Parts: sequence; C-alpha cells; structure tokens
Amino acid sequence: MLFGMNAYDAIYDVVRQIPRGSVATYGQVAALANLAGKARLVGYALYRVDMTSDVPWHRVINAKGEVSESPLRYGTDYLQRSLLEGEGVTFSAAGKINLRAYLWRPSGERIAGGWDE
DNA sequence: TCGCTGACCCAGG
DNA sequence: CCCTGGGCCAGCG
Repeated sequence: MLFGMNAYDAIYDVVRQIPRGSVATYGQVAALANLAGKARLVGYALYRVDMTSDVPWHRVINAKGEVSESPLRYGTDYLQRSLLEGEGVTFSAAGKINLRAYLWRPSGERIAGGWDE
C-alpha cells in the first residue's frame, strides 16, 4: 500500500494527518513514515515544503517541545507559533509547548476516513 | 559523481 | 541545563 513513494512524500503524507490543535515531533513523524531514526530527514523535507501547500508543516516541532528556529527562515518561526496559537496550542513563557497536552497520539493505526476539521 | 548543506535526536558527561 | 559526538539522507550545483 502506497509503496513506491519517496521519503519526502511519505513524510508529507504523515504530516497531513496531524490534527488541528495537536503537534508531532520530527522523530515521531519519521517513525510513522517508516523512517525511524531519520528525524533529520523530516527536518530537511519541511525545510523545502511550500508553505502554501496543504501540508500543515507548522504542527511539527522538535522533541524539546519548541518551535525549531533557523536564521534562514526569518519570520516564519513566528508564523509557526502564530498558526499554532490560532489552533489553541499554548506556549510557556519559555516558548515551550506542553507535549503531554498537545502531542499527537495516533490511535495505533493510520487514520481511516478523513482527518480533522 | 563529489561535496556541501540543512526545521533533528539521543546518550553521555 | 549546557555541550559533544555519532547517526541519518536527499537535493543541487
């Protein structure tokens, strides 16, 4: 099922399943895309994603519960936080997200009939 | 084909 | 909490 897709497509496919108001970590996305241990690849894939696409790239954060910032992204780190807050995700004064409250917990399997919204 | 470059993660000290 | 080292791989000159 759905083999033959390259690593990036698999990654985008997983990211599209993260529901509104939840976040997933790079490592988690990697594992769900059958790329366990290759979290870094997820970062590379999201670096290239077109922000106007249907991929909710802003719902992917690092394992520390923070929005990963990069000098190369200029204002988009703020945009990411802004989008998340718009979905109800809150940040601590230190700029961290409580993963115990917002981390996406896929119910064992792949979504079977549409995502959120 | 080679080399550089990235939104990472985890175990140790 | 900070820093270090090792593992990871695809796109673009």
